[in-house]
Amino acid sequence: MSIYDFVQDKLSPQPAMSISAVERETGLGKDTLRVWERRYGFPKPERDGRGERWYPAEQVDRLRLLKRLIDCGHRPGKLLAASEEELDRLSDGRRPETPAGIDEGDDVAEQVIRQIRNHDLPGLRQILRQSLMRLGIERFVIEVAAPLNQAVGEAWTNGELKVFEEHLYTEEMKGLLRQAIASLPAAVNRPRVLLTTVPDEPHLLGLLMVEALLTLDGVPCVPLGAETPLVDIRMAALAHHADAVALSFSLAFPGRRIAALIRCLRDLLPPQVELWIGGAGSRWASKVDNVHVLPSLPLALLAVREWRERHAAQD
Amino acid sequence: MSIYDFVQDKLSPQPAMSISAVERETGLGKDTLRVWERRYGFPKPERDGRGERWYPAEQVDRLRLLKRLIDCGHRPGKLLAASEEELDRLSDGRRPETPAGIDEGDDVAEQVIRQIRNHDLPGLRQILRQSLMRLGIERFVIEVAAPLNQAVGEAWTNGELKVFEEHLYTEEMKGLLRQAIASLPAAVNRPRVLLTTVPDEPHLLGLLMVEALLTLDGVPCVPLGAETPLVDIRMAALAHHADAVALSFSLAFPGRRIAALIRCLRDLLPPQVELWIGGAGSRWASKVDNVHVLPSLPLALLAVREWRERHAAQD
DNA sequence: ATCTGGTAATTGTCCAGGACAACTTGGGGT
DNA sequence: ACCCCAAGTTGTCCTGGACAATTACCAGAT
Repeated sequence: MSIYDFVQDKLSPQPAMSISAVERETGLGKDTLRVWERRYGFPKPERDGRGERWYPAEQVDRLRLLKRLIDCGHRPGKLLAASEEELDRLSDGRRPETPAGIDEGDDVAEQVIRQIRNHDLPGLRQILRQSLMRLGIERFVIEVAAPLNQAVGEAWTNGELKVFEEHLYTEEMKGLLRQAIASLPAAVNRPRVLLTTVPDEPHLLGLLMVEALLTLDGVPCVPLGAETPLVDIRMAALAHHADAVALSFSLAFPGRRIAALIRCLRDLLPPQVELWIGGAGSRWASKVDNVHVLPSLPLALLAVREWRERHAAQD
Repeated sequence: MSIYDFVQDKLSPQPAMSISAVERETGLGKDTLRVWERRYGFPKPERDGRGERWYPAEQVDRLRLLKRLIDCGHRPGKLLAASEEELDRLSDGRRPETPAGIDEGDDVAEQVIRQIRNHDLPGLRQILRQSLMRLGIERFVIEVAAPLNQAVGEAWTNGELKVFEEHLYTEEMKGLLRQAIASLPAAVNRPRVLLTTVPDEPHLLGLLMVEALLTLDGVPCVPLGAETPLVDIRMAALAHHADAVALSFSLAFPGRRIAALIRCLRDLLPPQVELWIGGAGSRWASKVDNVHVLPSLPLALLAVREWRERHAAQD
């Protein structure tokens, strides 16, 4: 790895990155990058004196786009053939373009995105806090946080928000949700729910929203943070006598892996421990048996209610 | 990747992992694992029917240990020869061994680790909260959180704590610190400090501790969360008119990369923006010019004071 | 003794190109 | 409609060679 691996090579007119940097930047493995080059002729990086690949920034941008489309379900073979049609498919959900005057924004999401763009952290903080106070936790989570999340995610993939802007929003929202959760009384009624994500899934926001709703409903939550190895999820569920394990999959998580992962975890957990899957990636989970798929937040509350009815009847 | 990649092979008596899993688990790259096998004869994984490597759990444990020692400055070539002397070197900072009766534990750290081991989340929560209330934020962060962090980290690398137990602690401490930060009034006096970590460094706890101390000192903080790309750190620093950028490196981050990364970021940032480096990995940063290395938490406060004196004199 | 410069060993990452299992697609046949 | 099998796709693994960057070592000069 060169000293300047993390940044564009300043001497060449076009910025370029090493294969490691591209892997980190796009999430595509080194092997995948090489095999794409061999098979499809793209990407076609420059080579330096010793034959090592240097990817121009424009190819890296395209790789990022391809990765996103693949994560959305498109096949690599198709995507790596076309050139301009891709931009078409991309632009599907994208072109609203906020035509100059965005001042009808009584919508909180719109206000928030404007504050993010203005880099006004105190303003952002104030709007979110106000909204939380006015609506209460449940309505805030369902009516504001969830759609806002989606809007920010879309704006990010469309390039309308920079990475650091998205980071700032995420951090702020996480803080706010944690604060809201901490303000609630300790819950004691079953079911006891363990919340986490699988390895390679660092996105925690969705899980925090669920935790807020569950805690509000008197459900004791055991938050394990992100990226817990499956065997540890099993051990944690046993150690904490969990009645259910809730996982969240973001849109960015490679959909193809989800079903296998869940099946695997389902086998690891005792049968009486339920498995709840939420988040944008949950649609890939519907093929698995004995798993509760909860694509939207209110369904988590429903799952709790069902569990309680079932177990009230039994005892 | 096999379906059961994420979990031990249930048929073999000893649990085992694929090379991807070992990479994720130990932080050693696939190439490194293969070249060690070729050169030093360790690790020596089993092979399945199609010649793919399956690493027994004990070898993975040893790899984890080796990784930690290498990160501490030992050379791979030496480590991969000895067998029992390693345990000696390891045991240096380890052997207290809590001899059966641990009931003198008026030390919070000891109590906390006991609660983690007992999987008593309410108890853990209560102890931490009580301690925070009694000591106040500043003393809590410096006298409890920091040493506790180190103790938990060591217990984890020594195998005394499971991954999920460490996750639970980390999550709880993050929540508590965020709550403490949120309880403080909004700060407005410069310097304005931007806090984040570089890509591949997901550990946020140290940064949260700094944020708590800084906010307490009236420093407005811009928390970007973890793993912000270097170019985005630059953009964020410009957009938010930051006076300093604070980075944190955990012990787990590959030390060799640190100096190059920091030099690179130093070049990207405007000269008047200071660069503060903290955390266990900060000792690798001391070679770089124009960078403030802050190996312990109180030094962050000192850096603020110095900045203010310098700029009070100027204006 | 301490510094200095240059040679030698160490070490992580890269490359090529072959192989293959898991998955998807796309027809027939019932 | 449904199911099932063949053909195509696709990511990941393998081997073994190469090399630049870093570190250790040692002799000679100060």
